[in-house]
Amino acid sequence: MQSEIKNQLLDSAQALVQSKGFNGFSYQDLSREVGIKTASIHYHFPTKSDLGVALIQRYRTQYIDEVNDIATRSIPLREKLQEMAQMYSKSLQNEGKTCICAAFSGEFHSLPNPVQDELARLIDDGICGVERILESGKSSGELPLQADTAALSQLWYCGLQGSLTLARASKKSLLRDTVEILSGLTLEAV
Amino acid sequence: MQSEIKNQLLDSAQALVQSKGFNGFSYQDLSREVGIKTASIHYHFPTKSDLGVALIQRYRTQYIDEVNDIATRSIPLREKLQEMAQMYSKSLQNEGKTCICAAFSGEFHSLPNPVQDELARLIDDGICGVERILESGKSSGELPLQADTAALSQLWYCGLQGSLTLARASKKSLLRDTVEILSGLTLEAV
DNA sequence: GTCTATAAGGGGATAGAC
DNA sequence: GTCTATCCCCTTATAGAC
Repeated sequence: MQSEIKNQLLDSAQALVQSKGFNGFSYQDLSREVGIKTASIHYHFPTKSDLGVALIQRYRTQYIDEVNDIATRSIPLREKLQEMAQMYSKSLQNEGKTCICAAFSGEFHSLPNPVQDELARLIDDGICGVERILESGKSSGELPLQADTAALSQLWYCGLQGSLTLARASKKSLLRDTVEILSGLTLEAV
Repeated sequence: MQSEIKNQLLDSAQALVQSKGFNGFSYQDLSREVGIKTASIHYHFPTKSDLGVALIQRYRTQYIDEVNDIATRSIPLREKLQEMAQMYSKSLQNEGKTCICAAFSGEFHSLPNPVQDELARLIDDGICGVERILESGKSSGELPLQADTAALSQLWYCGLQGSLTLARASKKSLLRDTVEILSGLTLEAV
């Protein structure tokens, strides 16, 4: 377990990344939100790179848990996909936040190397998570055994990240529409 | 027409946004690349917001021209889609640059309002561009008339933006794989 | 663990000479 | 149009007291 302050700092930092990107906030913003001086933040996260790495690590383990939970539930595949999509639409509705994955990725070449490496793991696990859900549809007979779940999970993940991120600037329905057509393609036409 | 220096500044700024994001570069970076002092840059673009707006405007008109050119060419729909996809893979191969659309979108809530507004137009035109290509496939009989090109073009655009952006951190094949499965779904299963 | 104080540099932006 | 000089604030980060 981690200290309470450390979690509060990660909570604030995560919300700020989802809203403004990694280069779009400072230790001063965290200071205001958490109520602790910037110098004290450096005690918990010596550099901003350390903060970024910790942020992605925590996010990744939470994501894996949530998706595994969905994949093993006793509900139809269509509902599993809807639940996964809801993780994203909740984020969008919550002050137009995108996934930290897309936020970090857009600024990729400005990120410290350790953050870049951690981001790569997040994306890989993100795609694997979708694949696990799709594979559960094979076990249940809802998807044909020859369905290319590897390719489909990539399309799902990129489509979700893209539509969630672009929806903030464009029309909000972008995410919903994308989920709908992906569900149709996955469940009917494979 | 614009002055040569102004175009050079936009070229450099565009490359920097595609690589590091809008908050990931400064007038000092532009100064180094173009060989002109930062104070002189403010003559051409008084504020960074002005620069961002001009950047997106130029990018948008270029994109529209390119896509219209592809849509009206006398080649099969499959090849049109491949040409469009190549605009993105060229960018990825060129030092891992993403589309300015995804780069700006990831930092959305840190952007000046005029830039946010211009970004919305870029995304709308981006999706419309794909739709124009798909519609040309209806005219030629390569797509059934009842195909939902509105939904398909959204999926294409979000999938392209997402896979291009994530490919920089994850495996490079993400973009290629996404294009392949989208082409298959578009041309076979509709 | 948190604070004050401070360093050292970068950020966008402006005034005014040339 | 471009320059030098400068402003003022923000940024990450450290030293050392409490």
